[in-house]
Amino acid sequence: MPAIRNWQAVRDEVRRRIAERLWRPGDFIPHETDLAHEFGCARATVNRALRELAQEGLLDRRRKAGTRVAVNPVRRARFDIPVIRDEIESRGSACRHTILSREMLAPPPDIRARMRIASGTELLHLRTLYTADGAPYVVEDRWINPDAVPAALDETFADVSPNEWLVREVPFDGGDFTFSAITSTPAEAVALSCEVGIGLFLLVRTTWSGGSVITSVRLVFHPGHSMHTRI
Amino acid sequence: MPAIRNWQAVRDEVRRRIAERLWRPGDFIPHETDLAHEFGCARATVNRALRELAQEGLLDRRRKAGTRVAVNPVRRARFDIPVIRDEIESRGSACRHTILSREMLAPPPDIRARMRIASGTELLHLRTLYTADGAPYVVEDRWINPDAVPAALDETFADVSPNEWLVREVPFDGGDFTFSAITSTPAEAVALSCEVGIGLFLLVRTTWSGGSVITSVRLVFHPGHSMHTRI
DNA sequence: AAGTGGTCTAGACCACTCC
DNA sequence: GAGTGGTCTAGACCACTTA
Repeated sequence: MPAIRNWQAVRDEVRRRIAERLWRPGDFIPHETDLAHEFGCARATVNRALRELAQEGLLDRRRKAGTRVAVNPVRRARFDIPVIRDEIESRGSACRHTILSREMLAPPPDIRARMRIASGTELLHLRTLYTADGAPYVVEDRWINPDAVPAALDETFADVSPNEWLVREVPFDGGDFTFSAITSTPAEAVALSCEVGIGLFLLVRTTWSGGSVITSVRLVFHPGHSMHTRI
Repeated sequence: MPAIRNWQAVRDEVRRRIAERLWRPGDFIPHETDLAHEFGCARATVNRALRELAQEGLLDRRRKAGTRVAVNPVRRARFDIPVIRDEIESRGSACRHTILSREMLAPPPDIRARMRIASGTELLHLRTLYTADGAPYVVEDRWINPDAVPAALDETFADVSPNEWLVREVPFDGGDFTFSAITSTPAEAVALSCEVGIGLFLLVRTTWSGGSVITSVRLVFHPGHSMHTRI
C-alpha cells in the first residue's frame, strides 16, 4: 500500500473503507493514534481528515467514546446563495431591477414576529422586480429595519438594488432561510407575467447583524426556477 | 483587549472587524504571520480561523496574492437532508410508508439521461407514499439501477422503505440535488390528498457510488412543506 | 478516573501565483 | 523568482464524556 501522508488521502481512504463496508454503519473505527501509526503520518493529519468527514455527516465523533460510522448518514448539502444579479448574469443574461413600490409601513404580524419589531413601528417596505433579458425572474418583497439601517431611508435604490445595497453597506453576520413552494396569487401572476394558480419557488430570508434584524425578504421566483447542488 | 488564542476567537475577531467595516469588501487583510503576531498565537491557529471564514464565503484567499474580504459575499448555507423517516419522527409524528407500485420498466428519456442508462435497459421503478400520523407527507417516485444494486430485485420494501434500504445497503459517495416547485397534477393530488393545481415542493435527487448511478428519486411534498436553515 | 478527540505550538517545507 | 497560503510534524496540554 502506498503511504497515505496527506489529509485528503487519509480522508479518501477512510471513505473507501466505509464505502466498501470494511467499516459498517455504527461501527467504531480505529482511534486517531492507531490510524496515524498505520498510515505513517501525524495524528493531526488524521484528525483533519476525520474532522472533515464528520462535518460531512459520514462520521460521528465523540470524546472518550471514539469515532463511529454514522448510522443515519444525514447528508449535508451546501448551497451557494448568490446575489440575484450574479445569478442572472452568470447565465449570460442581462439583469435589470425595477422598484415597484416603496413606502413606510407598519408590517403585518408575521413579519413583526420574524423581525422582532415592536408593535406600531414602521418599516421601509419595498417591492422589486428583477428581470433576466427582459423576462421576469423574481419578485422581491422586502422589509428593512430603519433602526438598524438608517441610511436606507435616503436611498432610492434606482441604480443599486436593495439587496446589493444592503450587502455592500451592512454586512450581516447571520441569516435564516426557508425554502418552499406556493401557489401563485393574482398579484404574483401579474408581477411575473405568469398564470394564477401555478406552483412557484419561494425563498424567505431574514438577516441580522449583531442582535438586531436588518431585513426580511420574500423572493418569489419565475415558474420553473430551481436550486441545484452536488455533494 | 482580551487575548485571542484559540481559532474560534480569531475567527470571531476577524468577523467583527469585517462587520464593523474596519476591513472592507475587496480589502486585503494582514497576512497570517502578522495576525498571528498581533493576536499572540501560532500561525496555524490563524490559518484555521481564516480557512473557516473562506469556506463560509466571507474571505477570498489566494497564494502569493493574500487574503481579501470577499467582494460578493456569496453565502454558503448548509442543509441537512435527512432520511424521510427521521424527518417525520423528529417532529414527533408516526411515519408509515406504502408501496403504491413496483415494476420493471424502461425509464423515460429524462431519467435515462440523468442516470446515464443505455436505451432499452429496464430499471426497477417504485412509487411510495410516506405518511405522518396518517396524513400524506411525500410521494416518492424512484428508479433503481439493478446493475448497481442487484439485491434490490429481491426486496419487497414492505418493512424497510426503499430509501432506508438503499442507505443501509449501498453507501453512496455522491449526489445531485435539485429543488424546485411544481403545480400539482391530478395523480399527485390524489396521492397527497390535496387539490389539483396548487404549488408543491419538489426535490429531485440522483445518487451514485463510484462511477455508476444507483438511484434517482423525485420527491413531491405535501402542501406547505418547507426546508429551513440558518447560517 | 481515565481515555478520547480537540486544539495549540514552533518550525519546516511545499505549491501555487503573481510579478 | 519571490512571497503567500497550504500542509505536515512531534509533542504537549486541554476538555469533554463515559465507563
